[in-house]
Amino acid sequence: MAPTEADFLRTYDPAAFPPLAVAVDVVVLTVRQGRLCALLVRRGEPPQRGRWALPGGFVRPDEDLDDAARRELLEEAGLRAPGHLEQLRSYGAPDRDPRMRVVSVAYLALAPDVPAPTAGTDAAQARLWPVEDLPGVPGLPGAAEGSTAGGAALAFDHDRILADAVERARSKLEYTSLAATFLEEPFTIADLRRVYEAVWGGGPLHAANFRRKVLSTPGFVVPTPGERATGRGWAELYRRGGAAHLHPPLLRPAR
Amino acid sequence: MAPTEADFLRTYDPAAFPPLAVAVDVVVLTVRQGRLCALLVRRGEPPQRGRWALPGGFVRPDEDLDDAARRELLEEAGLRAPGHLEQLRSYGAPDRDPRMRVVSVAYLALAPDVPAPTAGTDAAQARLWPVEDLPGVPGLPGAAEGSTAGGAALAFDHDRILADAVERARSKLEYTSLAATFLEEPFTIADLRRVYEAVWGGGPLHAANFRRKVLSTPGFVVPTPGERATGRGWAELYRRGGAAHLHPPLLRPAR
DNA sequence: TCAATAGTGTCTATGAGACATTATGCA
DNA sequence: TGCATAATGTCTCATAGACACTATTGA
Repeated sequence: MAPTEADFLRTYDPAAFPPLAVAVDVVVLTVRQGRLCALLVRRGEPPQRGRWALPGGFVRPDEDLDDAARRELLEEAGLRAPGHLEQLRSYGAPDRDPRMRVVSVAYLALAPDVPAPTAGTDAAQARLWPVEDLPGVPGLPGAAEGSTAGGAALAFDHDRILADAVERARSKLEYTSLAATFLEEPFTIADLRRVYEAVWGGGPLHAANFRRKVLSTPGFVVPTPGERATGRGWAELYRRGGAAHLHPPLLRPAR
Repeated sequence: MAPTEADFLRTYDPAAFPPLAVAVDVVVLTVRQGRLCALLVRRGEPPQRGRWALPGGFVRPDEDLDDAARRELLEEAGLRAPGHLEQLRSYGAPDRDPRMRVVSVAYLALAPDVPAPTAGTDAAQARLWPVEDLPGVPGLPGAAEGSTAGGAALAFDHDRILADAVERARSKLEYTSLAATFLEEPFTIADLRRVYEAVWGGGPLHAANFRRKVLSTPGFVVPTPGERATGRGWAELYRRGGAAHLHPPLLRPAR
């Protein structure tokens, strides 16, 4: 007679599985002084002690993946509730961590310029790096000053994760309203334009056309009765609209 | 004195981690008789024996994730080298599998109408189900005839994985040339249009405009000197072009 | 006064969507 | 003959992109 479902569960031995861990790593992106920056922490423990890495750590036995990402964000980067958090993809090459087999579920977080990236207990330091100064991120010609993080690659395969995250962010700005999550409210159209310029990294956008496009996309931003902020002239203020997806999309200029 | 990297690796005990497994599950989509179909297998072992599920299984200790997906595809579905295979996302709710903590990395595979979905050793049966007949997939009004797979949800959280996969496929048809991976070469423009109609599920597309758009998108398809196939009239033949991304995209009609 | 920016108006090229027309093969 | 489909041509409308212009503020 075939075993029943209950038989099976009673005789199942989870410890028979080879040891393997699941981790989360979070790419936090923000825009500071017109540049797209990623939050990195310097590893305080082996392996790869002293190298710059993404904030992250092992998933706890009864913890959901999203919760683990939020916890690590708080513990390692002192960041609570970013404007946006989404799963990026998983990385599981057998030799990506020297300790044991570790499959890492990477997350992408977008946040307004962070209050003060305070290091938590696990990480010796935490700071924002302009992504164009980091290896592996295809940007424009710019790049790699002497200030490159350690002058070398990030810990583990984190440079590849970072590159994938930047490309995801660049792509999502085209067809979602996520650009506004980089900004505190209220903001001006020019603020929003500078976010696009920083993330896409392809030089200045045409201000007049950008303005028309944003305002003609229903639900992207809503005007705030608030009056004016100022650069040189006076600018109207806006808040995030209700739309998640942009129709039509706001495509980046041809490469 | 602080431990060195080598000290750390020598004293590290992988078995200290709580048991946890990583699995892959693959959503194979194909177009058969004008309908988007997913390949499901009927589970031959507990838990959830007898229910329809995605082909998949545990990742082996020294196996890359992509390799595991390909292996399970071959073992459980008898399918070798689909036209396209990409990682979808990971699912890791703590209670998604009654046996133990299992984090599943889901994959999306696209293939021309499969030769004969033969069941492998693990699965009692394997067959194609039109996705509109399955629970959880938002399609058009259509749906849920008596032939629904078991009349109930799929095993584990596979109905959610399936729904995410279908949405990914629908979206990718807009801005990539992946529609052609559903077809054997050579194919006609009308064949390609029927793929879009089946995957998007929103009724017939305008044939004349579709044709113009496909042919004016550089690298999407290339004409084959081959002569004609036929429905009623005679149709020119094409093969896949070299472009991976479509510029401009081929957006689905407003919902 | 000059430079830089916010905001508005206008022109043109391009593509989407709709419609019409012709040719062909099957019932 | 009648119908369905492949293929082509044309028309209209909306939008992207480029440019010009005004108003305002700070150096």
